[in-house]
Amino acid sequence: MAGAIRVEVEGHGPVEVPAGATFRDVLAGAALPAAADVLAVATADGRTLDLSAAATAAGAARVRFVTFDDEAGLDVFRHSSAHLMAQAVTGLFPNAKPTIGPVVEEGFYYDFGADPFTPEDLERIEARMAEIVTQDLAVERIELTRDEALGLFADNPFKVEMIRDLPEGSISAYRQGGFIDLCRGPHVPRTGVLRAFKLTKVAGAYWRADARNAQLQRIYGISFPDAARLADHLRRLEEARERDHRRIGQEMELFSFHDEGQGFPFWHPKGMVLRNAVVEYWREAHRRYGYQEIQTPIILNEALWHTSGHWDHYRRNMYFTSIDDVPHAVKPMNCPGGLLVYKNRLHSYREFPLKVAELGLVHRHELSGVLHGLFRVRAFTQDDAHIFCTPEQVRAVVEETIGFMFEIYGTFGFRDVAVELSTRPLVGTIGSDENWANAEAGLEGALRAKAVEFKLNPGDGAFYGPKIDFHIRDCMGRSWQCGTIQVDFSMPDRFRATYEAEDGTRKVPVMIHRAMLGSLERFIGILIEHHAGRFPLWLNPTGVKVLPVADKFADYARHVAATLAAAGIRAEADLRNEKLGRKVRDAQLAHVNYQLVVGGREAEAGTVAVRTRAGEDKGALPLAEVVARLKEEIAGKE
RNA sequence: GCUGCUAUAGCUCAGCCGGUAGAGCACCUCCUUGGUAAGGAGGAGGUCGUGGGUUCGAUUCCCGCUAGCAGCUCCA
Repeated sequence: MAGAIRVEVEGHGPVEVPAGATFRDVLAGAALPAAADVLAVATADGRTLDLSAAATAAGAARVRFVTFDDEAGLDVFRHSSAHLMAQAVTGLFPNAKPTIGPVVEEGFYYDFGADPFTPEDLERIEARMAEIVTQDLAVERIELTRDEALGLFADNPFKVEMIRDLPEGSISAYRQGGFIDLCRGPHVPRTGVLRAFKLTKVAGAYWRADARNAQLQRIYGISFPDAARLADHLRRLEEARERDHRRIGQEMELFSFHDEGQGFPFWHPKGMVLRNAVVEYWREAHRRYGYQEIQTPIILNEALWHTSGHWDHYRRNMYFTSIDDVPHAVKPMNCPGGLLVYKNRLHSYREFPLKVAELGLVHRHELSGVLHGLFRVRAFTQDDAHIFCTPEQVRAVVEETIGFMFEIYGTFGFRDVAVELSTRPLVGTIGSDENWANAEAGLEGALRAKAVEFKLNPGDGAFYGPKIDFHIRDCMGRSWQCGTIQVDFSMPDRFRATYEAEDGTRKVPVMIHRAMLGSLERFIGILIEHHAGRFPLWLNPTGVKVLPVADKFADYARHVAATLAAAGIRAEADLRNEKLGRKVRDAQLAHVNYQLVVGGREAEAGTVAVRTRAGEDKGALPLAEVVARLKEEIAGKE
């Protein structure tokens, strides 16, 4: 075939098409089973092109056809969705000036120079978008000179500004029906494939993300090739809303926030029961691992923070006060206090590794706009620990800590843990080359010894030492950084902390900072959302409710509740003047693990009728047996 | 911090064009004494976030403040 082109199609093989053919022809020649789903083409050199592009395009000798399920295809799909929205918006609001409309992690957005949109406007825009999809307009690429582009977008100052910044010869636009948008592309071939979409929110934004520039109106949306996937996505969003720990915290009376203390959580009795259950387990585990526990003051002389370096590096996040006219600061971290405890007497290498834990309440000034329930607060309790050891002990200490970390996460039901190792930054570090090499080798060696898979972040360590971070994944697939192990060459030196070594000389110990849950408050927020308030028995503030079927069995119900409480089981009797059905319903909504129904038969036989949170009716069981089984379940932290 | 939206009973919310407020749930009392997801009746409960302005009169309109919510890397 004269002038034929040969294109290697991934997953298919070579396809020959005549000169001047487009990828659409290549696709037809390849006869792929999912040809109708193909949105664009990805070249071997990493570019994505339109199906209408010439098959001779640079780097296109090897290509892959991409669909929505392909990352490149997803981007094209969402970007075309943004154009679809812009077409609808400009159709309904002729004065709206489209600016930019990129793809983001959760869908896409488009910023318009326009008056604010109302929720009703969004509905109209969605309806117009649906019409355009039905019309199944062809999406065409148009190459433009700068002058042509300036002429075409003369009425849109934002586009004009963008065109001025673009190099001549690489300016393009896309047309679908009567709508033309300046765009690099690529795009889906026809509007008809953009079947399922939802405009999710409106927000203010600035031109070029600069608050000094014009205020724009941003509309966010999400789109899918079919309604089922959109419905699935919306259902997941709804589920996340239902799991919102702020809502559950209010409903289950765990904690509250008040105007009088922005970003400062108030713990209620039920929340304290949950929190204490976490802390009791934490203490028990730390005792097992040979930790000692200390507590250091919240307010300390400002001079300490000069010594520690926080005044230089962290001042803008700290709160200051004065006592008898002497400047003091509220602690944002626990280590300086911990070092004062360490320095209170001479230490010997024989005590090492010295593991000192502190549930330390720290205060940090966070910007008001970033506060978010328990996830981002201004006062929180770090489950901190400082481990003092010799350089030789680093690896063993880290190895033990990694094992401890996984044990703790596993107990709370987090088995998917991602680990990252961050090493020495290129510039601005303190500590000797030898120290860094030893510490990095210790951290990495420990990870390998524990056969932990990890991601290496070269140069991402702190200026004072390398670190390992731990991210737990919750049941919604969200990742949370909680744990950290950081080697610190700075602090012991600044505080002139020493120990007496085997050879009788005074040496500076290695200090390892370590947190597992991170912030107790935030971790409890994560727990709430992970479990959607349906806590395991050992954590649930109200694990058991005793439900008498009528008032006359209140005494027996009280007896049952008291028996459970005496055995360390958190139980309440529902003695309200309500019917059983109502009590069952309320107990269910309160996420109680077990409902124990008691009436004449049970009172007579000394039994309780057990109903589980899953709605299972276990029938009447002897009270003593139930107590034993629940105690076992609590002990096992199931 | 910035932008937008919001602020009415303990909670969730309604309240038109300006004439000092309403529902459901929760709470209290009474009736009902019931066997596995809401029994009935009655009652109490609000300085309409806060400070100003406009007005004869402001929960309502305007401005400031405070707080809450969302967004604030994403470059045609």
